[in-house]
Amino acid sequence: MATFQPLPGFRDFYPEDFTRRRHIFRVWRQTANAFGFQEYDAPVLEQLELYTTKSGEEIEGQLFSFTDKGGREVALRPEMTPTVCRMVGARAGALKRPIKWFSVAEFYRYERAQKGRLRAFSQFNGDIFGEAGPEAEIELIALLIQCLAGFGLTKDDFYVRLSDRDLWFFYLEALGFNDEQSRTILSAVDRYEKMGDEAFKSYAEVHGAIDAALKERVLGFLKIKSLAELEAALAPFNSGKLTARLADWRKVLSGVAAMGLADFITVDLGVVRGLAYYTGFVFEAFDRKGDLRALAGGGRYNNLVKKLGGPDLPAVGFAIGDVTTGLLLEQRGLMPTFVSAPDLYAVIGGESERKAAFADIQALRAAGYRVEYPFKELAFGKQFKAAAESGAKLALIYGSEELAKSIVKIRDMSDRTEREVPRDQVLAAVRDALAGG
RNA sequence: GCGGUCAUAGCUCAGUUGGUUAGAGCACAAGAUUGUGAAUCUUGGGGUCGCGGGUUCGAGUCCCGUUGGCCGCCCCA
Repeated sequence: MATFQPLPGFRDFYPEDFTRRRHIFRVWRQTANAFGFQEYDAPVLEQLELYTTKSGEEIEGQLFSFTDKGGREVALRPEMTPTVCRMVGARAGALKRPIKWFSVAEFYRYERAQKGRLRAFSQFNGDIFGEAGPEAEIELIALLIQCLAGFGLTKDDFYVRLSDRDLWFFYLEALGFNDEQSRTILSAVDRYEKMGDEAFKSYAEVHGAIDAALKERVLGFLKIKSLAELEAALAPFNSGKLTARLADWRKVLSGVAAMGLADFITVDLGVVRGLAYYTGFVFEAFDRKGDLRALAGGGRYNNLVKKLGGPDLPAVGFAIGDVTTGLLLEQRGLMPTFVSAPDLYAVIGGESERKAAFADIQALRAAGYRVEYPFKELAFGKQFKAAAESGAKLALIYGSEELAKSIVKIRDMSDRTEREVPRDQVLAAVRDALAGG
């Protein structure tokens, strides 16, 4: 029994695990590339203050943070948003707008692990900077959907819930709540799905019992599930802010619909997300069955770049996690089984034949072919068995009989046919044989 | 941070009311088989039964602690 294990919440990636992770990353990268996003990366370790500035001092309890040997307070990154804001902020003046960036990176959070949540996990992060209008949301929501649909997931497997923190604040303001009251109500809205009426308890404690009629209007609002309902709910108000937000909602929903993605998105004002820093649309992706944690989440954060020391730059972004995505793909049978097979397997007679084989093996590998051969001298029968098990398309036979004739025998492993080619034409013959198959 | 539950080979698991040297299948390796393939047979390596303590003549089995996994709560950037 091994004495040493990975730390809690951390994973080893044995080759078969690694191929699954690589598949996820590959789909994400291909999708982001198709959407015209540029990939970046950044240090795993950042100043602790980058995170406390964004999220408050309390966040430190959930970070892998420590003092380095130079006395700096540092933390392993728990998310990408502060980092990308720092990077974009530093060069905002020189970057062509809109700034469309993505990353695939590992993050670390000091939290108790549970289903779909580990202490080390990977995320796809996609962000758009420099676009204040809902065009950025359309682009990102489409990217999010395709980042999941790219695995073969359909509208029956997952969906995106769209909400809006600004709309909530404007609505609550129109109902007569002040800013502080609105914040308390929003945190209740955030929990309402889980807790029901209990969620409003803390509001009563701080601001006194909520007016029953107003509470009904809040509950009615959070249950809104369509644009039509939203329009109806806002009709009685004569507020320029609400009218403008409604126009943005129409733009986002019609844009997504025009891309043929309407079935993937639902209006759901019950989604607020805990974050104080979101400033407009927020969205989350969930599996339809609802037995997994959120697949992805994001929204608009127009104040953050400035808050972290950069220019005033509007921004929208989201992240997809690898853990929940992987669980969903396994659940739906969409995680392919990966076979890793060489192109060629060299069957080698003895030590003297090995020298000749090595020369060709190296030349073939330099040409890009994946070639394997047995390390130790083995009976031919064993070598053919090994060649078959490896999945190689061709076997190259370097026996004494072949080398005496200055030829190599090439055996097609699928139809068991063999042909002889002169030693100096092996590369061309291999190229020819593999091109056809 | 809190609660529940589990822990025997790389994997899936068996192991009787506590009883001698802890087993199987799969996987891995060798041989039967030194010029041609997924079969079969034989054999082998691999375990301080998560770790530590206690009870007992005797603990994989019972008790306590601890570490880790899983599930849930809090939180969820």
